[in-house]
Amino acid sequence: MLATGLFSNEARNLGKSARTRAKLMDAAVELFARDGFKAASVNEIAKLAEMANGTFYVHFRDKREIVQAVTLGIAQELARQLDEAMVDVDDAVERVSMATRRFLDLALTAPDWGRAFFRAAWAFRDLRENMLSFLRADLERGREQGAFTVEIDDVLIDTFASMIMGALFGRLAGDFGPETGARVAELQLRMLGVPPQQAKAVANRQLPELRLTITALPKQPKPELVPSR
Amino acid sequence: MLATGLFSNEARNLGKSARTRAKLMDAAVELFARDGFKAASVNEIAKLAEMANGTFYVHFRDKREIVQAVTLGIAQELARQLDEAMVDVDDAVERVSMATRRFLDLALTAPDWGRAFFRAAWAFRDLRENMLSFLRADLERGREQGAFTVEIDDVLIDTFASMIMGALFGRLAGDFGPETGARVAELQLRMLGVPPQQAKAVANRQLPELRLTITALPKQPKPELVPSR
DNA sequence: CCCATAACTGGGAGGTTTGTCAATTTTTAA
DNA sequence: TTAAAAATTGACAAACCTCCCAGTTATGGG
Repeated sequence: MLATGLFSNEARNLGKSARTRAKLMDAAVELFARDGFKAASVNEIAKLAEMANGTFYVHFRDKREIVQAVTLGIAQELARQLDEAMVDVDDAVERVSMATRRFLDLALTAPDWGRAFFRAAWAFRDLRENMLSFLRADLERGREQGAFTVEIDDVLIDTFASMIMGALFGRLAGDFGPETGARVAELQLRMLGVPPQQAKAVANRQLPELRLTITALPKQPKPELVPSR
Repeated sequence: MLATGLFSNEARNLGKSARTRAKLMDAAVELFARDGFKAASVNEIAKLAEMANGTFYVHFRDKREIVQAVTLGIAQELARQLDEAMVDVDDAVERVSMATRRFLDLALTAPDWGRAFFRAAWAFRDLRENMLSFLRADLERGREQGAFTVEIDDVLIDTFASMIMGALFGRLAGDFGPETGARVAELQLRMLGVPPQQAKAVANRQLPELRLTITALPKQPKPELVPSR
C-alpha cells in the first residue's frame, strides 16, 4: 500500500512515528469500510500497511483504540469540512439543503471514508449525537426564521439524519447518481414545511465548487499572510 | 435455551429435523441481532441451541446458508403480517401511515427479529428491494388517488424506507418511545405532500389491536425441494 | 560521528473459528 | 421387534486471531 491515504497525506511532514501511525489508520479505514469494525483484523491492517504485526501494537494499545482514532478522525474532518463550506450562509433553508448535499458530495469524494462513517454512525452513539447537534442548530434556526413549520424534536432530527444516511448508502452502493443529494434535500425541505416549489428550487441551486482534497486532521491555526502569487 | 423462539414455535409439530433446524435458527436470530452476521460464530449458535457443533453442519451447509434462511424467514413473516394488517385498507394515505406504524410495532414485539432485520436490510440488497416493492405500490396508489403531490422515483422510495429504518433503530436502542411511529408517519406524509394538518390527524389515528403472536413461516405448500446431503 | 532511544520485526503462546468425520444414539417403518 | 436410516456427538485439523516480547535496526540530538 502506498502512503496515499488521507491520514498519511496529513502526516507526511511529521515524524516517523506519526507517519507509521497514519499509514496504519489509512489501512484500517480501507478495511473498516469493506469488512466492518469487528470483522477487520489487526493482522490484515498491518499487512495492508506493509508492516509487521507487532508494529501495530507499538502505535495502538489494541483494536478498540484504532477504531476510536479512525472514526473520530473521520467524523471530525467531515464536520470541519462541512462547517467550513457553510460559514457564510445564514439562511436556514439554504443551510439545511447545503448540509445534505455537501455531506454526500464529500463522502463520495472519499468513498472509504464514507463507508467507514456510515458504519460508525450506526455503531457509536456519541459520534452520531455529536454530528446531530449541528443539525439541530440549523433546524432551530429555520423555525426562528419562520421557514420551517414542523415541530422540532428528537424524532425529527433523527429522521432527518436517517434520510441522509440512506442516501449515503445508496450513493456508495452505486444505486443512485450525483443528483441524489439535491433530490433528498428537496424531500427534507418538503417535510420541514417549505413550500414544494421553493423546496425544489433551493435544493437544486448550484453550489460553489467543492474543494477536492481532504486533509485529514485539523489544520494549523492560520497560514501566514502571503502576498497572492 | 428453551425452544420458545418464533421459528421453533412454528416447527413444534413438525419432525425432529425441522425442530432442530428451527432451534438453530432461533439461536442464530438472537446472535445475529446482538453481534451481526459476520461476528456471530457457528460455535456459539450451536452452543446457544444446546447442541454439538457438528449438528449444525447436518442442517446447514455453512454459515452463509443459515444467514440466508433466517433473513428470508424474517422478511417473509414481517411482510406477511404487514400485508394481512392492511388487506381492507384502500386509502393510500392511511396505508402509508399504517405500514410505517405497524412495521415498527411489529418489530418491537420481537426485538431480536427487529434487530436482525435492521442488519439484513443494509446487508442484503435483494431482501431490501423485495420489501420496497410493496412500498412503491402504495406510493403510486397515492399519486393516482391525488393524495400525494410528490414525484415518485427510486430516491423517494429509498428515502422513505430510510426514515422507517432510522426509527426502527431508535426504537430498538430505546431512544424513542411508542409514539415514534406516528410521528415518523406524520413526517412522511408531509414529505409526500399531504397537508400538515391532515398528515398529523391520519398519523395519529388509533390503530386496531395488534395481534401479538407471530407464526414464523407461511404454511408450506410443498415438501422439501432440496435433497439433504 | 556516536550512541541512547525509539521504532520495528517476526516468531510464538494461547485462544477461537470453520468444517469434517468416525462412532454412537435415536427415530422410523416394515 | 428389529434393522436400516437419520440425527447427533465430540474430538480434531487447519486456519486465523489477539497480543506479547526478545532481539534487531533506524533515527536524531549532542
